Amino acid sequence: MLHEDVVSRLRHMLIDGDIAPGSRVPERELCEALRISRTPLREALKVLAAEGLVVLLPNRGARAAKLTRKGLQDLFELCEGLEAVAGQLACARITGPQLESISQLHAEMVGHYRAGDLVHYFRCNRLIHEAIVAAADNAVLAATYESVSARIRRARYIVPMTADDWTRAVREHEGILNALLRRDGEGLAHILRTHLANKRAEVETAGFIEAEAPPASAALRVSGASLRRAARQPDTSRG
Amino acid sequence: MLHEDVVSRLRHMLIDGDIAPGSRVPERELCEALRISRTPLREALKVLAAEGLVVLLPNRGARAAKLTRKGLQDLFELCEGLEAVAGQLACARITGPQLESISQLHAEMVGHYRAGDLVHYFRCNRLIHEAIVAAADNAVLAATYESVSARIRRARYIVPMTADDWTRAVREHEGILNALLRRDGEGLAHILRTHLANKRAEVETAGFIEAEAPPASAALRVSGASLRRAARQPDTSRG
DNA sequence: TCGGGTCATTTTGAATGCAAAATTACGTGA
DNA sequence: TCACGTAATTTTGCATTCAAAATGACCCGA
Repeated sequence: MLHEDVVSRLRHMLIDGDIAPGSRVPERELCEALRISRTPLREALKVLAAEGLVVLLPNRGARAAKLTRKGLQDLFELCEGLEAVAGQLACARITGPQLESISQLHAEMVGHYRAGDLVHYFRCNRLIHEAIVAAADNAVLAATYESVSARIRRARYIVPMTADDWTRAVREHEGILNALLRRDGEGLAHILRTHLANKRAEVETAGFIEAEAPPASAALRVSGASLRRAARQPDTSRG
Repeated sequence: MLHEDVVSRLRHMLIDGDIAPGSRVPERELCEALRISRTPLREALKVLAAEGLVVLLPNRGARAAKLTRKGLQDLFELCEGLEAVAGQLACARITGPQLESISQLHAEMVGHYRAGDLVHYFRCNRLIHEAIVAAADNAVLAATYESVSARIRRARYIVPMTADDWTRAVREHEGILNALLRRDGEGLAHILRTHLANKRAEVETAGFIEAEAPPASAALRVSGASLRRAARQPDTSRG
């Protein structure tokens, strides 16, 4: 188990909610589940704390970060900015194959929309946004986007949409694809911004907020069995 | 020596160039200089690697990250986007006292410009940009900006300017202050973007690039004495 | 002198051990 | 029964230790 794997594994356990937001990160359990000692685990926790996924309380261990309404808003605002920048750069730099690939993803996504397949729709949706960021050809931007978007992923890609929301989102994606094809950086930046701002409004409306996890609540305490289950899951979310 | 202090101390040694870009990070020396064992130092290095300030080579230790031309460009592009977002949000959220404080900083900065005091000019300049980000009232944005701007700080605030560059920069700052006073988010975002893009052009022109540090070069290897000197320096760059 | 190979030394990555702090459990008195 | 103080237990943070890998020193033959 390489160091980077430990960070990645834990990151996804946190993003996927295998470790409940606000709950303690059980060092001992995780060491056993991941078959590593405390040293590499603690190094990973420090890294994840820097990413904002966990909070470290001095002498009182780590807790899975809990998104407040304000925190979620902050992340969405930043993400809007990042996607806008990415869109602008992507229009200037996107290659033929990349454009081709995004067009295909778009068509596929529309298919899932028509079929009412929300899960696969969201997957294509996410891949399109990530492909635009990749097309911007900016490593720091991509890394920052990855980190920020991961933290709002559950809100963004899980909160239920009304039929109208969904229709509007697909229409916006038509605009995104068109702007890319026209290499209209300003236009794309604007659409991406609006697109995500709309999603943010949906999330706000739905009142998405992390569940509370009182310090000693047995109900929300992470079970060893569930951690071992989560630890077995490979890193599936990328690509 | 608290964990966060170790990270902060190392971060500034890297940003200030006390550890030459591309050179090995001497674990042993630093442990002695900071009076800590390898465990907390290695935790700090992992965090700094996540921030992009050092690169970790498996089984071959850590090296201070070296900015390539492309890497620097990427950082500037991202920073432009971050400042633009910050400016837009700041216009909507800035408080009276914050605006007052920025006005004062601006006046002070113009004074330093008139006096030809580049060092204090740069300091005010940086504080203004940081104040705008702070006024955006977005914690993740602020943290991201802090990280990104730190990495381009030396390029941004040290590269020599021509007299014309300087004059133009001051004029742009007049525009920044005016946009803030008018609460013109779009306008401010645009000026901030242009302002930083101009700086990027200056840096490109000056050909700022990190010095090479060949693996076994004694000339560029960090000396124990200089590390101990750097380690004594407190964290002075913030505020 | 130079190239290649072997062995000693150093450095890295991770596990273990230990002291300090925090948490929990328990007992006492009201 | 409940509040409070004390002791046992657990958890945390760091130092130390140990095996594996990499680095460098040395030697030999051409």
